[in-house]
Amino acid sequence: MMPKRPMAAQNAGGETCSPITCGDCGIYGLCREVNGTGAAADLRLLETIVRNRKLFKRGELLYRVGEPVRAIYAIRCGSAKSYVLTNDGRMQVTGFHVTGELLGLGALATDHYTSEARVLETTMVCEVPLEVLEAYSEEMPNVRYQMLKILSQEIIDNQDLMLLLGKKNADERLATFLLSFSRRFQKRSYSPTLFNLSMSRSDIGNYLGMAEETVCRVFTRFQDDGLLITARRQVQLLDLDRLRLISRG
Amino acid sequence: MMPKRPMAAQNAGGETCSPITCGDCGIYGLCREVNGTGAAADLRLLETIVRNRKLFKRGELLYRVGEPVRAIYAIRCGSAKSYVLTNDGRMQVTGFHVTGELLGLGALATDHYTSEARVLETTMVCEVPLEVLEAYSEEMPNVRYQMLKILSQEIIDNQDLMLLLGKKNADERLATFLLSFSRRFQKRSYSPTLFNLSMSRSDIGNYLGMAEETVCRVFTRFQDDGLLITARRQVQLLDLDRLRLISRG
DNA sequence: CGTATCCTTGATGCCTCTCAAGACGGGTGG
DNA sequence: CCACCCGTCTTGAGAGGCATCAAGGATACG
Repeated sequence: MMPKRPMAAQNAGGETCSPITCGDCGIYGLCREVNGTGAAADLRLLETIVRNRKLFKRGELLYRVGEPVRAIYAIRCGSAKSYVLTNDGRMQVTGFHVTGELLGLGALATDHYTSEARVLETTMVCEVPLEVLEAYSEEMPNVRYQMLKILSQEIIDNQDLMLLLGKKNADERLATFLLSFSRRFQKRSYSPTLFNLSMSRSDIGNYLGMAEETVCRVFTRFQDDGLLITARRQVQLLDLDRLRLISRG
Repeated sequence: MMPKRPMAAQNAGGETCSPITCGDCGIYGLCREVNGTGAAADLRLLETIVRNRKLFKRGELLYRVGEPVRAIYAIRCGSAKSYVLTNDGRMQVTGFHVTGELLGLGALATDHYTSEARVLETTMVCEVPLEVLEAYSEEMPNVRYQMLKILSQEIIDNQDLMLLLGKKNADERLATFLLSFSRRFQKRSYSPTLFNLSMSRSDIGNYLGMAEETVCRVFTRFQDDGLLITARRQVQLLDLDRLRLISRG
């Protein structure tokens, strides 16, 4: 039915996860802002980060609902999903996180986690204990400001998702989803048009508030319309402009 | 068709808005936490708040998208809705705010507002300029902590709404909505079972991701099932347990 | 007392979910 | 190296929940 040429796996996705080849992570971004304020403290923070590297295998939990909040996490390499649950066990994926992004900050000022995070593939994370973060934010106003900034960004991202869930149809949802990843990969100097997604169709559907099957159908239709080429989790975007038009901001 | 007995308007809603009878507001809560740390500074903050009281008439904007962030707002009396917009003008209501609640904190660390807020009725707000807030948070660690706490709470609330929008059906949505207001009114020492809603069916539908007509139909069905009595914006909840069962957390 | 706004109800259609079955691919063990 | 198996992806058929369109009724406000 559809031409299935093998595509060269260029970038992203984290199929190979080497601590050496890994890009920079969010915490470093957080530190960089601080440079010039207190270089010594800065170095100590970096040291802590490096010491707290941990490797997670596909499907393992970073944290779960009800657990006391101990740390925030920076993904050095790999990816994760975070989600919330209903009483009767239904799940809503609230976000995907790729190399270089932070998670776990939303629960910063709560006693216990209200959401869970699970890695989607073999993933290397920096675990920054809350005490460490608090100590540094005490000393350095810029770290405080950066933390507020990150929280604000999370709220803005959530607002976008609410808009999507409440007001967009299936086509708009998937287009929005793909463009979001395109943007994020570009930001990390990966290709914005050729990447592979580390999550299943089921996870995508859950995140976008639609059935797994509907996700497949829209993917197929987008491909028939020449918007993209897809083979399993590999995606090549062919017409960003038209996707933007479809996504409707 | 349905019995329309007039109900006594007991509480909430803010039909009457007198600065004297108004309950306490979120900022005071924020200050109270600080007592013992710096009573002098605390008083100055209160003074600022009182000086910055403002009255808004139904439909007026507290802030709009793209506007520079200048202040956060505490509702002393009345109510407001906040919402985000798509490129093509579609709106998603992201929250309702009643007497004693804060808004505008989500955009704290952004340059410009990404959402808008509009009052639903004649509403008295305390406008706290960002400089003031920053100055105090600089001096007082507890204020900083309270601000983080409030941001975290906003993220948690948003997660709940995402769960609702992504995974719940019409009945579950309305039940969840009503219980949320019940809880919030109770927290402010108003009746948790008899209150009036200050927003239109259209706003409720927008917030819950369903059509205005569907909201009406579910209200009617809930009334037929003996779950509540409703006449326009006046609501009396008759069976909280069953509503909780329907809402499914 | 007229008009605008909001609320309510009915009829109809469609978008998406659900159920079902088959295809594909990666991994494992013989 | 091949066969097998299981999870994931894909496609089809059918049903249903909710949106949309339409119109009448109630209420608030000037």
